[in-house]
Amino acid sequence: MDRPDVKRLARQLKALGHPNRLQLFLNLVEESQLDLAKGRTHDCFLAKLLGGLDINAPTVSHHVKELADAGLIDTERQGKQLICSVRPDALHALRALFEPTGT
Amino acid sequence: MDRPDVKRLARQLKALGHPNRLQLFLNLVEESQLDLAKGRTHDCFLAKLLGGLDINAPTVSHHVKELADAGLIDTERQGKQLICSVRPDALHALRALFEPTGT
DNA sequence: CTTATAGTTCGATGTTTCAGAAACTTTGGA
DNA sequence: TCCAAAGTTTCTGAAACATCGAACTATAAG
Repeated sequence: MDRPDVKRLARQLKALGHPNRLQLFLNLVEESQLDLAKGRTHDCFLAKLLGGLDINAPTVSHHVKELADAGLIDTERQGKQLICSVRPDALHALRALFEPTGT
Repeated sequence: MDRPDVKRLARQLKALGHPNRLQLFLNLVEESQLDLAKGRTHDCFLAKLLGGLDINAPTVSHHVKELADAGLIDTERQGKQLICSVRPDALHALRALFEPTGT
């Protein structure tokens, strides 16, 4: 039943399967929720997401691209900054994967 | 807020971040649910889990150990066979991770 | 005791990934 | 025009992975 998406899902899980990327993603999710709660759009530029992560620019850039390529986040350039946002569909897919009603 | 578990969770996500392992795990989850629905205990020996996966013994063995090391499944030898079962706590943790109430 | 089954362990090999240094690209001012 | 800010690209080396063949272990059945 799952056959076709397994590859896509595995890709997304792999993207999250690295401490720094997972933290980056969780920071973003949290920001999104804060902003959604306030009724604003949920965007966030890179530097804000680092939250204590001890990695430097090139590595961050690499990780962000990884998340984007896996379809977990969207990015959009705005002036000098890169604005990131979580893809709701990806979040849904991940939730569904672990739900009891998974199949 | 998530700091401490991030590493453990990343490890689990990484373990699932490989198509074959993910499929293996999903097969197991499915079996578990079938068995739970029938009110029986949910165990399953390896060969039954392969379901179309085209990998041979040593690789399977490796993947299973990976899942076990990540704390996603339990294994137990029963005669000639290796019995696998999903760890409910791991499943919960993964669900919680993607829930809106994640933090 | 012999054989078959079900996995495991041990290399070997090729691939992928992570991280940082250095140099580059945009963009927004001074 | 010149500079700083925020990322990006390219390269490189170390570490981690995935897969397989061959040899091994343990158990069950004859």
